[in-house]
Amino acid sequence: MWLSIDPRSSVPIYQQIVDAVKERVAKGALASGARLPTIRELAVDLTINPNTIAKAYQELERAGVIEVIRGKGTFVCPPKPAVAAPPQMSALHELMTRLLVEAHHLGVTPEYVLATLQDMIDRWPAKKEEE
Amino acid sequence: MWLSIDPRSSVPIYQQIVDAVKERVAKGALASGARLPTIRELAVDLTINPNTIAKAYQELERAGVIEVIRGKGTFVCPPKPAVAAPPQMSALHELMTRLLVEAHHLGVTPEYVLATLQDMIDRWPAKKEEE
Amino acid sequence: MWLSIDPRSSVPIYQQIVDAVKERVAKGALASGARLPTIRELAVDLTINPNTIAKAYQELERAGVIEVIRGKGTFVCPPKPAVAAPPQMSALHELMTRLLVEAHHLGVTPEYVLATLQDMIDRWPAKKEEE
Amino acid sequence: MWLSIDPRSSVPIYQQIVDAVKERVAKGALASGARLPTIRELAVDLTINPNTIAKAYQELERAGVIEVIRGKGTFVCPPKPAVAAPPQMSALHELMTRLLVEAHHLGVTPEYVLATLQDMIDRWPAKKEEE
DNA sequence: GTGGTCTAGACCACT
DNA sequence: GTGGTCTAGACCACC
Repeated sequence: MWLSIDPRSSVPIYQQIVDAVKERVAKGALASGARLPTIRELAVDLTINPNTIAKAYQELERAGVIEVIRGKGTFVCPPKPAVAAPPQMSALHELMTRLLVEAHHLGVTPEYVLATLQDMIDRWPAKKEEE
Repeated sequence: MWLSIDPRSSVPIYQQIVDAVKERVAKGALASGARLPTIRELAVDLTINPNTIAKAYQELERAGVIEVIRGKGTFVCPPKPAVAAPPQMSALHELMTRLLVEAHHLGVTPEYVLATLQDMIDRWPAKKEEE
Repeated sequence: MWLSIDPRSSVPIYQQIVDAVKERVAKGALASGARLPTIRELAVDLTINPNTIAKAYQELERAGVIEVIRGKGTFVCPPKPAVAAPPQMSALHELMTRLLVEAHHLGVTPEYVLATLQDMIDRWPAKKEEE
Repeated sequence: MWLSIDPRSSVPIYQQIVDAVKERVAKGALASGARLPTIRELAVDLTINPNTIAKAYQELERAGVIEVIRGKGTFVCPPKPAVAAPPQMSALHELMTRLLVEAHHLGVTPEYVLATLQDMIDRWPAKKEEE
């Protein structure tokens, strides 16, 4: 099985696929140039309607994560050297704020969050020397 | 005006209210025991349907952030005791993963994320000695 | 009838809708803040599947031409003062090249193209004093 | 290499070939009577399926840009006599409208479009006295 | 009532 | 065989 989907989740299935692919790419499990499964293949694997997969793939293409080559399939894009634009940086900033707010309401100290994040980075699967 | 809402955002209005209240509480702008505005008051302030406010308050009560005392109003709950063990940590873990994944696709290094988060914690409005 | 669609055209129906709305906005026929017909309304008007209309509307929202306010409908966005970024400018440049190339193969001189374009601008419906 | 093709582009490969040939002809890089490469030659050059090249050549022949002489090869047609009347002008008209509409949504003034187009004409590679 | 999501199944363009 | 488009009809979240 290629990735796991929870059809009962409130987050849309196509969004779950987008997030999962983004995560695998970020972690290096899907290297640049790697071929993704066909829409129909994945639809059969996940027992999900092909249209839903197609929507996820289009979203990923729009995000610049994958690219479609007609008649050949879809592939992971090479990483962009582009520096983040201001509007996108604010999205990151917002995620960080949410992280600290949620931590507070779960009774977790900021220090613990910081330490856990550091640990997560250290264990990040992507080998640094290849980036 | 008590808090600002963007009706054009894709995130539901009731969710925006939930997030905003949680953030104010986490930052200490809403201290424990503080009284929140009435549903009707807030509905008038934000020119929003009272049902939407009610839904947000219910969500906040379920999250243990506020409590409703019949006939008196709604108040901010006392803070939970700090926890270092991972009871509900999976939600936090997921947020952290998303943070790093998004950063990767924006061309931002983990080190930068870590430094920015540290900075954000240092500037956090809530006084540390009180937690 | 709100706009006309040619189901036999090779250009996708949803794209025809996108182009038509963009054109009406550019010409001032759809002023900033104006309300667009409901997806269902337009679907009935054009005897087209609602999903197709929805796709067109989403595309327009992504392009920053319209915005959706939940439960209320879709509206024309205020014009953005943003200056064009380089990648988008090259798209314009490409359109101009195509214009001159097509003109050449139709036996039309560049001078005639220029004059016709000037004339088209003079007759442009949007009143200039309002921009 | 004769012309460059981007297999990742959303515009079909055969269409890219058509556009590229038309552009080279319009700019004078391919003079009237010039011989185009064989389908097989071009297919090898571009590492593209010969069927795709054939489709492009058919399209170009239908457009009156090139002509196939059996056993000899394919050649660029002589230019059409200049026309000032609007026989097939509707296509041009449509392109111009799209140009102005896109410019509007990119925040570019019609005056800028006009000036840029004028400049593009001045720099056009084909020698004017020969047309 | 609004748009957003998903399914099922069909047809087409491109390679 | 690949993805892209469209239809028909259903359910849900939000306001």
